[in-house]
Amino acid sequence: MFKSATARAGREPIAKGDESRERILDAALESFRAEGFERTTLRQIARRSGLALGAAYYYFPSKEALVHAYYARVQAAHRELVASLPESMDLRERLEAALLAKLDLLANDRALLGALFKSVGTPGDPSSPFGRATRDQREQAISTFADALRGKVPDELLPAVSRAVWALHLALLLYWLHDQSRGQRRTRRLVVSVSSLVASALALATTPGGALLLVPVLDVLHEAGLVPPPKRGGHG
Amino acid sequence: MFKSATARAGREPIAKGDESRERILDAALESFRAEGFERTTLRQIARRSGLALGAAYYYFPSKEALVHAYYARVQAAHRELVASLPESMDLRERLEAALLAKLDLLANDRALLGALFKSVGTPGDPSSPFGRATRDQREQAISTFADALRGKVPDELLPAVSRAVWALHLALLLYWLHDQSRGQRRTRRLVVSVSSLVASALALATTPGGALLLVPVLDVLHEAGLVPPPKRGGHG
DNA sequence: GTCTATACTGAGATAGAC
DNA sequence: GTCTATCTCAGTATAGAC
Repeated sequence: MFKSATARAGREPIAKGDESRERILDAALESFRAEGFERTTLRQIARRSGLALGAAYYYFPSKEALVHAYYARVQAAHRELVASLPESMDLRERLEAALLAKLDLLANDRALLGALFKSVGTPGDPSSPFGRATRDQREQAISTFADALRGKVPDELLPAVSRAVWALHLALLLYWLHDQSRGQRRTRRLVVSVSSLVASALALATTPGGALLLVPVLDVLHEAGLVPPPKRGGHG
Repeated sequence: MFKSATARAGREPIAKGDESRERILDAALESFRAEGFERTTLRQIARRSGLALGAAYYYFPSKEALVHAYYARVQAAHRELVASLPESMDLRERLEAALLAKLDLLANDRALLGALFKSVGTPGDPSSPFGRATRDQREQAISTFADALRGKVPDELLPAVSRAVWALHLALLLYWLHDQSRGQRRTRRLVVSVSSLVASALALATTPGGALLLVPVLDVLHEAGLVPPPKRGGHG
């Protein structure tokens, strides 16, 4: 689904087509930041990039696709940031750092992120964050959180937990989008307390008695399709 | 923000303007159901309603506004359904019934609901579900859940819990939108298990020892602004 | 205040020439 | 791969009837 340029995000373009693609994307981001997503027209973007309107559509099937290409860059950067988190941090610290890193990466493009959510309710749309077409991107994002939590959470819980954390992170992004506080401090504090809550809950759940508390939760996660059917009483 | 017709949702129109408003809204819903939201044009709607384009814009500032008017109807119906739930049901049953009722009301308009989420990420947009302009609607929806839970949850927790349940219900609607299973059975099962989980958690939390478990959760809800600062050690 | 009729602008998206 | 021309449609006048 993504052109090769996406995979090499941040690297120098090689082929001619890739260079045009980068030029268009960069021009788009400049315009989006200067005037907002809605008020930016593809004609402006084309003019700014020195290409024609049709060229922009050749590389990006829609205006939303430009935001998605941007988000792919952010995701790649997030992956690297998470990979560089010191192993000495505990679960709470790593979770908090991973979530805050995402906010930091997006800090200057809050309004732009809103455009990503436009197709959230239309499953058929190729740019829907939950749709078929974005599956690879989604799995990458989930595996980034798995990287953040690996070793700090029981292995058998890791897939479920990282999927749940990914969903949580989407909710936090939505909260952050609407956060009017200075520098979105409110969301940052929320991230801190949520990370602490998740870490405590997981610590409790991995206690002998706590496993019992976990059963109904896993039940919900199973119904939601986040996790295979729970094993009960050793009968598989 | 809403014309008087909305308040009397479902009742017969009285003034002439109200009748036109209803005609346009009904025509819009027919078109949306027949051809989908995106493919329906305001010119079609106007033609179908027997009125001119200008008339449609006179009552509804945008295509999205038509979906919002529809959702206001749904909300009013949901309110009445919840009001008619028998008092004999326990917390779990009432919560489950309230959530399932919402799904039932929307069952034939799944695709239409997607249009409501289009502005979820743009705070300024008058039709954003989290924005300023929809505050009254949002508070109504929350108070509907408060009605469903009143008396089954400690009074001091009711505001926080009904807000949290409202947020949960939004997430479930999103899940439901993407649910490809026959009749969205998967979401319905999820509602059942989630209701059970919430009821268990609340039962546990209102136990003497359980109140301690509740503290970090209330902390998060406080940071999220869903709830006033928690009182601690009687110094509150 | 409630419309009709008509025309116009701007922008997303597409077709087809080169 | 890239451009030009064109299409469609949301949305905005505008001018007037009742």
